[in-house]
This record gives sequence, structure tokens and C-alpha cells, in this order.
Amino acid sequence: MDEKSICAAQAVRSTARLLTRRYEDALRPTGLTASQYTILSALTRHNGLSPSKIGEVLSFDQTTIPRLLDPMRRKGLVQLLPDPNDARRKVVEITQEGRDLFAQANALWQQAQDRTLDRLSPEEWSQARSLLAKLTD
Amino acid sequence: MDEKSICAAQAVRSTARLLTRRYEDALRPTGLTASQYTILSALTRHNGLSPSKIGEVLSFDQTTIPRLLDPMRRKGLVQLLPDPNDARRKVVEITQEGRDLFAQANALWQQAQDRTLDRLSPEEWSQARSLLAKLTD
DNA sequence: TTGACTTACCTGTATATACATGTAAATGAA
DNA sequence: TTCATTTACATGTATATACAGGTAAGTCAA
Repeated sequence: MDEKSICAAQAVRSTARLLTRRYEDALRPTGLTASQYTILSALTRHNGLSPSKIGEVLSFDQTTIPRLLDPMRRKGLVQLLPDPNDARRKVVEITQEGRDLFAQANALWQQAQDRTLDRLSPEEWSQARSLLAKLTD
Repeated sequence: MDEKSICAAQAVRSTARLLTRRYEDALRPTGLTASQYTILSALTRHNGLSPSKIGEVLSFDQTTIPRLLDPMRRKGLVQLLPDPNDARRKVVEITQEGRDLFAQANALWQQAQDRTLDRLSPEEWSQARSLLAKLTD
């Protein structure tokens, strides 16, 4: 019937709220939020990203990045350094504390991830990601 | 392969951020946010919901509801009334202004919705919703 | 009827998110 | 070289989101 009248934004957003609560509940012993975990994950693989690149890779608006990094800097998880090649740019580096906390968080993340993907076959999870990508071009 | 190591929360959350920007951009002439539009939509169909019921239906934490309703009250879109049967409860009612603005917003919403579902067949959209639901039990 | 318990809502606080705008630095054309 | 333009980041402001904890009201058993 009216399937096209179901708001796509609402469907994805409400799922995001529920998953955020689930993952942040799992991450609670580390004090990391879902966004903070995501940023640490990106820096673990590609250290020294610029703030704008982090936004681009993770689909955050540029102006959101300084706000997300602030509590992470206060906790000593990352540091912002000037880019030696361009005084406008900065470089975000994960600290050793950040690496240690991320390693600890990974085991907790796995619990939430397992619980989330438990009821999906690998094919379904692959298809879910493909459909999510299609929603945003 | 590594498909199970892709964070489900990140996949859904980043899609939610992108869709939120798309829908709020479409709704901008009305000044409505995605959450406000969603709440007005629920009230249009079921007027007089309690705050806690709104949270339950839309997957908001209970404590988020007063914060979401505040700007809507200031704009005169909804009003909170005491529940005559239970002094603890309240009843959220959409105003005529709220109905008028929602009617105007619907046409704008449709543009974002069309653009979003454009590349999906009805079957794919049905499956996407089913898979999203599975992620949260 | 009283008192423990539960329910419903709100507030304090912190982070998340993004738009509009501001500032400094780099770039590139005249 | 100069200056308009662009790029990169930050800040002001507003709403979003939820956890911890608070208050008032309803419930129910002793």
C-alpha cells in the first residue's frame, strides 16, 4: 500500500537513535560516545587526518568536527597540530592514551555489533549497507 | 570477508546525518526540523498523545520529548494540556497553526522523499525498512 | 489510612549536529 | 605585486539527544 509514504528519514533516524543507545551502552565503561569511537577508529587506520577530511570521510558537517574533537582533546585521546605545509590546516593525531582506550573499546563494541548483526545473514547485512548507500546517492 | 567488521551504528548514523540534512534543507521554508516534522505527523494522525507515548512511538528517550516540544510550543505549533484523568500525565495537542504548517511542509517533504526513494524499487524500499527493523529487534 | 512502590514528567548537565558567519591563510589573475 | 577569490578552521547560536537524578501523583498492600 502506502509504503512510499513512510518517511525514509524517520525510518533511518529512529534506527540510528536506537543503535546509538545500544552501542553507547556497550561503550559506557570507556566513556566514549558513538561519534568519538568512530573518529578514533578512523584515526587508528589513517592517523594525521585533517579535520575537514574527517568530516568528509564520516559524513559530518565541517563545523561539527571541532565540537566533536573538544571533549576528545580534554580527555587526551587526540591532539591537534598545525600542518607544516599549510598554516590554515591542522592535523589530528591519536595519542597513545587514545590507542589504548580504543583497543579496550573494541571488545565492547564487538558485543553490540554481534547483537546487532545476529539476526541478519551476511548477505542481508551486505544488502542493508547497499540499500543505505543508495538512499543518499 | 571483513563485512562484519563494518560498524552497523556508523553505517546507519552517517546515513541518518545525510538524510537529516536533505530533509531539513527541503523543510527550511517552514522552519521545521526533521524531529519536529515527525512529531507533527504523529499528532496529525493521533492527536492528544502523551509525551511518553510520543517517545515510545518514535523511539525517542522520554527525557528528550520536553526538549523537542519546547520550541514547538514557542512557535505555537502544539500545546500541552493536563490530562483530566491523571494529574501526572499531559496531553500534547497540535494547534491549527501546527496543522497549517504541517500541510505546507508535506509538499516540501515529498520532494525530499521522492529524491531519496528515486533509485530504489518499491521492493527494495520494503526490504530496506525490513532490514532496518531487524537491526534493532 | 498509611507508607512503599511505581509512574510520568521535568531539569541539570554533557555531548551531538549543523547553519550563518567570521578570520586567517593560500591562490591566482590582472 | 596586488587584490579578489577560495580554502580551512573556528565561533555564536539553536536544536537534538539522552543519562542521572528530582518531584509530584497514582497504586496497592498491610
